[in-house]
Amino acid sequence: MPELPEVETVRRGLEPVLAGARLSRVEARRPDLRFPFPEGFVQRLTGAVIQRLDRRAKYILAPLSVGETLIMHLGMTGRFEIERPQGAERPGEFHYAADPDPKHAHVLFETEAGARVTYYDPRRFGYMALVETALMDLHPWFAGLGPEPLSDGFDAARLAHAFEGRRQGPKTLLLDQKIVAGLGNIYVCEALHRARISPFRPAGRISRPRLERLVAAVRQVLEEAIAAGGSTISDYAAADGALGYFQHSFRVYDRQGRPCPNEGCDGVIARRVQAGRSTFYCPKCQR
DNA sequence: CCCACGACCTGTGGGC
DNA sequence: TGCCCACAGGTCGTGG
Repeated sequence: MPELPEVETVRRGLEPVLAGARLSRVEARRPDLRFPFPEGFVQRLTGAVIQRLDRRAKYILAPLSVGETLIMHLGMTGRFEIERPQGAERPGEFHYAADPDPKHAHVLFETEAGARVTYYDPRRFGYMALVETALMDLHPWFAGLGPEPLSDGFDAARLAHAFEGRRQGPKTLLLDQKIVAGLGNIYVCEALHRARISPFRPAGRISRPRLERLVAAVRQVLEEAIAAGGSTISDYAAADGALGYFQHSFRVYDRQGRPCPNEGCDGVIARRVQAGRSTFYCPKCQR
């Protein structure tokens, strides 16, 4: 589900509930997600105050008052849900609705203010970790991560350098988080189509003006998607339950057999497996 | 170093 | 209705 726009939407949804909140109770209902939870995960979180919520690439980061940062990755199917307690309570005693999906509710965070945030993840490709905040940049998940595509650090010069001499297509390389951080299958397909660049052209042989176009297209599609609250395919939703609607603006993703929407193009969208993943593109106008 | 591919895990949708 | 296969938003490790 989640690429940069979805993760950013989730972050924004969680922010009002978690930023500045003290965790009064934490529950991990199984020993692992994709990886085992760190040693003492629940104890280390309980009582800590989340200072802010940040995002880097597809990670949501919660720096804590205790000098550690809670790192969360949603994998393919990770999702957060926020609940407010129901009915009247006595101080310190909250009642919530029953889990809508007990089978996949893996982690629960309760705040002192009485909100409950539940992490769901049917496929368990997501993961969480606690890392010393001062050492975050050295952590293998973050060291070597490419620039944020919406930052100034992402530009044609940088892309040209990363693409230099590479025979793989830009499709594959843009999915590499070391080259640019936060793109996934959907937005790479969409950006290449907007830039009218073939996903298969050897990346090292893409001209500089085309790379400029590509950078602009990546920024544009991500900004539009964030503004739309991300894309909802099957079950993605923001933490407040809102559905994204960028999927209605897809020009190529999951649209094989439909006409190319590019101005003046009468091509038909195709699907081809590239490096094990579906690539959607217009064979006519993407060169 | 570069690249392709399978693995991880569960659910869903389409075809028959 | 039911079964089986293909495929799914992401990484990571292996092997050529």
